[in-house]
Amino acid sequence: MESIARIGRVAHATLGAQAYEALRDRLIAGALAPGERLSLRTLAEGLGTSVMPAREAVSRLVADEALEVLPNRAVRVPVMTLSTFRELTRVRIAVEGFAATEAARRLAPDDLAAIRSHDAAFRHEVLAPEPDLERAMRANRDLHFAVYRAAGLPSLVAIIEGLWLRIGPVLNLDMRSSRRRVAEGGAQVHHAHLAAALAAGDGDGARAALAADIAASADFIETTGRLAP
Amino acid sequence: MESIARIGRVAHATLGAQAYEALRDRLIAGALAPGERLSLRTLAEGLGTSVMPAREAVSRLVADEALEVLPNRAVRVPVMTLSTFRELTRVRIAVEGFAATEAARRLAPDDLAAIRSHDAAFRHEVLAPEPDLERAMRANRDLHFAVYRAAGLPSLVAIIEGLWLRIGPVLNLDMRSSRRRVAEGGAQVHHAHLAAALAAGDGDGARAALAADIAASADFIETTGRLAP
DNA sequence: TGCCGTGATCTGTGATCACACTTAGGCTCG
DNA sequence: CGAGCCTAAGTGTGATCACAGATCACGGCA
Repeated sequence: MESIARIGRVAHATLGAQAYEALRDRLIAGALAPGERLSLRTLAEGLGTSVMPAREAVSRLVADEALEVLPNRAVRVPVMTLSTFRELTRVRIAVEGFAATEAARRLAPDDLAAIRSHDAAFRHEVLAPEPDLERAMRANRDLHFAVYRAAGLPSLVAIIEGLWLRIGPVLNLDMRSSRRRVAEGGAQVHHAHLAAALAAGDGDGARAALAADIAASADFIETTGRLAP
Repeated sequence: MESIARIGRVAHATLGAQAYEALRDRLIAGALAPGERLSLRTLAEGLGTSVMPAREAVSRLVADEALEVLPNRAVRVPVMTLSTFRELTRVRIAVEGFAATEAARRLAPDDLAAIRSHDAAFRHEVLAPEPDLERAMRANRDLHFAVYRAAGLPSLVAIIEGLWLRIGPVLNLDMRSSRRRVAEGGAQVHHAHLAAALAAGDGDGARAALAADIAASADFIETTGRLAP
């Protein structure tokens, strides 16, 4: 939620914030499977602190709906239902599509350069004989958020980060299981269309390309993924 | 963030959750002025608990950007800058506008009845010789969220609640200071257009009416409000 | 009279302890 | 040999204590 301006991070944020970032990254990276249960004390032990920072981190993630607390008061990674996945996808297309439109209007040269760089990195990784999935996913994420940041609306970026936090587990988990189909997904094509539309200042084109990209990856997840009914 | 299904609230949520709800309501209602500082211990004393629940509530509100923690580690209600206010307004028009479009597609008879009921309540309150501002604002909020809920996208409603949480303080604070201009704002007209478009299934019309409503109230705040430069 | 230093107090943060509750395992009894 | 109870370990939640840092006001010195 607060990854903006992470540059100047001098050193000591509060332990709770560090725990939040750590858990958040593991969640987005798909290191925690949906349905997996978490324990405050185990978590704290892993962080080398008391339960307090872990408690705060979990609280915030629960507020973001990136974790859920069962009636038993047990904490776990939410299991994504097919219907809520589709709902999230529709919201993503709307919100991220708007961001793409705005980005096309405001795009600065630096933004375009960054976007093209991430695009190249993703294409290179995905077309390699031995694709590094993790690096590809990171390049994909960097590309998307470079676009969103270019819209110049920080609160919109925060909203989108919240959405990615929720789909992160299921998305990255499934990507990991299927190595080769990443290249067949055709994400490179959508990315190319997106970059071209942005460079041309074509807001509708950018939105369409991004929507197609999101829809394609959602389809991919729906077919290979094990989403709860 | 979790005001949906508040009906079944049997009794005992955790103290932290209760504290969060309480603080959140005070924030949305404008009971806390922007820039006002908060103290965990004072807050806890007001709640009749220890600092722990207050701490959790504040943590979550900070995560929602409804509160902010200064470099001094002091906690206060954020002072809204004019530029961030305009940014939030643009995001609101995009996100809430999308919700209105969806609502026009999916609208159920019950939804329309609820919307018309809140619309009538707002118009009645605002055209009265002695308008009750608080009741008018509540009717306005109920009307808006009845529309958003009709879109059938709970995660979108949660996002919008986060946005309202941030503009709540400045919005309700300014409304309180200017009693009579509420009627002149013409919100009733926008609401009427909105309800008509929704009833006709006109998505674009609903979006336009809602955008006009948001823009008008934003203009009102900008002129009478004391937003930081 | 004006200004600076200094101590008391209040801030959030983290650790530790206490408690109600759930859950899983082992033991006893049929 | 199997099933049921019952204890013990583990859960999140809340309270209390400890601590570093910031704030502010009062008092002494120039």
